[in-house]
Amino acid sequence: MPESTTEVQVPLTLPKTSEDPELLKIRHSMSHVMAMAVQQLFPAAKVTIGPWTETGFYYDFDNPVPFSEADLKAIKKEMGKIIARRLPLQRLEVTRAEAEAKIIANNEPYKLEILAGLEEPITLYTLGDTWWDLCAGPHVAHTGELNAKAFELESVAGAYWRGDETKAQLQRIYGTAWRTPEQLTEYQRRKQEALRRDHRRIGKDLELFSIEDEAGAGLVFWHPRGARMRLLIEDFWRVAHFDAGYELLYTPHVADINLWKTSGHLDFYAESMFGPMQVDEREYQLKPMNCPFHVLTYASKLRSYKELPIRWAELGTVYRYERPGVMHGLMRVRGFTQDDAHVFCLPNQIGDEILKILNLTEEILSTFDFTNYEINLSTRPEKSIGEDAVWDLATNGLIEALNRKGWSYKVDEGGGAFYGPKIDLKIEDAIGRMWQCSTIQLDFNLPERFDLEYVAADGSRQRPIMIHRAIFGSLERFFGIMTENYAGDFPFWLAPEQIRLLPVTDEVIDYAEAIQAEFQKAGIRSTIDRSGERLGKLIRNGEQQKIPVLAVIGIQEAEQQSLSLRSRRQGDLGIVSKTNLLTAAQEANHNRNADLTFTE
RNA sequence: GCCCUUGUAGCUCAGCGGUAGAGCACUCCCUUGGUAAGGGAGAGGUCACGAGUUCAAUUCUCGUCAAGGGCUCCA
Repeated sequence: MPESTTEVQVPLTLPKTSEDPELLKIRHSMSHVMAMAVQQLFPAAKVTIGPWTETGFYYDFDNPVPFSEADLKAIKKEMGKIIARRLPLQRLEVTRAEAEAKIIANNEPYKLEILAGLEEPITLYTLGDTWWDLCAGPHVAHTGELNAKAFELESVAGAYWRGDETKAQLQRIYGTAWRTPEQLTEYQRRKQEALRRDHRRIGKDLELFSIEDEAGAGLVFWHPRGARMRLLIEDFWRVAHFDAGYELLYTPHVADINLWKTSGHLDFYAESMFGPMQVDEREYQLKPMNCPFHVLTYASKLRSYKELPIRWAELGTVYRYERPGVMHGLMRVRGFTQDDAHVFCLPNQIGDEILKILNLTEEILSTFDFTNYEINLSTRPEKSIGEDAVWDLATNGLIEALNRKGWSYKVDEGGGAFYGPKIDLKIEDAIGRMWQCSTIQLDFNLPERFDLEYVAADGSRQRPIMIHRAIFGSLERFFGIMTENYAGDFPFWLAPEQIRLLPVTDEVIDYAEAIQAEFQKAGIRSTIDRSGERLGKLIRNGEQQKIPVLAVIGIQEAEQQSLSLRSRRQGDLGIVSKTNLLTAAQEANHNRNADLTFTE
């Protein structure tokens, strides 16, 4: 059997903790078992909290010496012993004073802090005769209900007490737990699957991009294949924007630091910015955002209400200082290109403009097979600027557009930016993960700071409404998400190398070259495998590199001006004439199809 | 930035106090082979970087940088 590089279907559905009360008990109890095991092995460890997660559980400890991965083995073994003893878990309702006395007797400072925040009735759960934990439950009746073959300790990590980085650093141990060993195996298989899809892995294997140590962390090098894909994405994006009534801008990468003072970024965004640079007598700042440039472009002349709405988009490359340790492949980098756009419009145009943006967003995302969205509407926070009337108008504009689009959404009350309400959109990928990409934000701040105006019908000067929006978010991040979504099996139109020609013998090289030249003229990306290996090897290499179509060429094909096609997605397509393949490939490119279709 | 782990050939990884190894990839030779690995030979490494311990460091210790898993923060 050849090793499989194609999609594996998921046979077993795994329950989520939040949807399975019994599993919730198992995981919750498992965290107590782990805490007991840890305190048996490390008597100095102080307990804090230990909740369930969607795939398992964790527990945070304060231990004088950080746990190492090696400790996990011993802890797991100890847990196994506790499970084997079938220890009962019992709920006890106690008074605050009783709980406090017990906690003090055990010298558990964090528990004391937790207790202070608890409301009556106060409950604790005992595990066996000696160990207990403040807990609301629920739990299994005894540890015999836990399957010692269906759990695993996964990793240790640092975590902050109460999630606050100014507070104590705790040691978190993550575990996973299931009802059956089969479920555990399936969970581990899925983790493997996510690993197989990892864009960093695929990016290296398929030579799409790299991040070079010598250049610095978080700076992306797009290699020819990745750059070709990015170009195809950008080309599509540009045409879609022109069609949607946008104009495109190019703006500088640096600007006088005073611009960033005016925009306010120097005040509230400085810690995310690269440091300034001295040039002649002026200080310059690398741009972390494109907005001020678009605003300056708007302000470069007096605008009439007749010009509005103005829709300007730019693939704008920005640089942001990200703290060491937060960079992650293409998902989180220091230099990236936003598909940024700003719409300047009249107050009564908000609803229409937002709806147009939602339509364009759907058009663009669905082209990459992202069709499930989760939408959040964030409204006015406590600390904010602007008048109530403007906030109401803007928020209602967003709601009106969402309703007209027919998209359901959740409201994040008070979750908006200080300068305006916003819509965030998350996309779901092939293995069910959600990713935030698109955002649409109203901005009452920048127009004010830059004193933007237009001349209204009555001759008065008015402030335009400004809308920020990005659909991909950043090209880098989107590229990473898309790569994981396709697991590197890109649709035909997007594949950097679409057709690989595999000559069976040297005699047919001339024919292959003629085809390649013809394809190149027709905008079809093909290469010839000249390695001289046997066909089996050529097929193997082509499959491993996830080339959509492999075209075998032998004497027979050369004589009849045809190719023998093997498609990654569609399987064996048999012998197809050169002309038919060319037509089908051009058609797929034009319509951005994943597959080839042959008319005859 | 913080906690844990890691850094050996282009890739995936062994190794270890006495100055390096495998498979794949690469180059050359033989093979002209029809749908997932034909055979042979060769080349390739300041063992991330800097200090320390030692007669001797890729190996032990410390620091720096980077990566991975998390926390915090975020496109």
